[in-house]
Amino acid sequence: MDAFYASVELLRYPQLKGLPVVIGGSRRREDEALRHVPEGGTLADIPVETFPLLRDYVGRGVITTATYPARPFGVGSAMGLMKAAKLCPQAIILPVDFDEYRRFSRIFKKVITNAAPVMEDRGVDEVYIDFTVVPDGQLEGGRVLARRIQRSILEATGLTCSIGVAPNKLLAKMASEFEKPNGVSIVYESDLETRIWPLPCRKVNGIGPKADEKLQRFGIRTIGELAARDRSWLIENFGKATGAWMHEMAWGRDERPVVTESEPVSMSRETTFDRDLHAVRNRAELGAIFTHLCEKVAEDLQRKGYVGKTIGIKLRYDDFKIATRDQTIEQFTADAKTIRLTAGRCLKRVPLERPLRLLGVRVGALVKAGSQEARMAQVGSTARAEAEAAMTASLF
DNA sequence: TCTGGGGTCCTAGGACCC
DNA sequence: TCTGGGGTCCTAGGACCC
Repeated sequence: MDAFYASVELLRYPQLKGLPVVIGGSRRREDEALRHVPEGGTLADIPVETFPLLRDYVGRGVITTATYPARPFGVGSAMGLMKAAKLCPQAIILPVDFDEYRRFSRIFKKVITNAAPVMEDRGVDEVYIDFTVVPDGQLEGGRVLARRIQRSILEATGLTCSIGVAPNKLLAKMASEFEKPNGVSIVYESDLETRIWPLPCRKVNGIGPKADEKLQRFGIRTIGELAARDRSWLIENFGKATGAWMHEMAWGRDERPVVTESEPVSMSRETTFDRDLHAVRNRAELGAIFTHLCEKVAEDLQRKGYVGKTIGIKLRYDDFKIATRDQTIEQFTADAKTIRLTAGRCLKRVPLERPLRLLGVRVGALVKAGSQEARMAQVGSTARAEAEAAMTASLF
């Protein structure tokens, strides 16, 4: 989806179309005070002048999305809001509203599965579609179906998206960025040399800042330069798995299937404080936040029907270093009290001298609530061993 | 001017078991 | 007294993605 969060906001506030707008930070009381709907009007009637500006922003947070008119100023995803305010003070800033983005996410994904059922969810604004066997999927290299999907999404949501069509996920992902926004780009295997090799390695899904830096140290800047290296050289310098993957990727090869179903592995809640907090000096405040995070994770687990048995915490210190601790317990749980107790024990094992800027709680090793695994663990470990033995015996 | 929140996967060492 | 190979699970950290 194109500038997804910002585009959803523009559906509510069409008066902001064409203006630099950034989405980021959390909901602030000032926002509510500034923007009130005129008598007998709608959100669309709120005067542009009453929207909060980036120049007035104080506090922590990053940009999640910037509209296209904001981007020439150099602001974009993951940039700190205070820095963005220097680059584009006149931009309008809106707080994130995940519930609304998730609502539109469900709608556009439904439109897609109606047209092409083999869809892999890649987060709130992105999917892979396998339309190998969809009727008309091969017409004009896929362009006909891609345009049809774009039209259906636009009709259902008012939002635009960009689609990359290619023989595999690796190339499709790169192709999807070629014609943003509202574009369709088709990449054939024969386009490798001309359209993929000139791209910087960083464009590959899976090459992040660290890997890119290491590649650059070897003088490798483009995918083509990567493809020119021997497979054995890559394995020597990047390890067996990564080296082999790099070689395959540079030659445009990717056999990963489009995965339509998956189970969650973990669920977590974390929060960055308005100001750094100290474990001793701000004990009460931290304790309340900690308990609240545990309750939210428990709620999430219960709402979605999962239980887990690895409970963990995450801290981010004022120097931005991260520490995690976790503990695996005997029984699967989705209970706030149990999570709080176990997370509390984790907290006792981590250094608490430095001020903290973030606290998080995580529950992992998830299984479906009421599943065989969850039930077996619930009868206790000795009984579980017996139950397992009984199950093994029953196989024969 | 400091840098969100929610995830996945990988690695590596150690405990423990056969 | 010194010495095997597996294998699984747990834990901590880190890279990366949306």
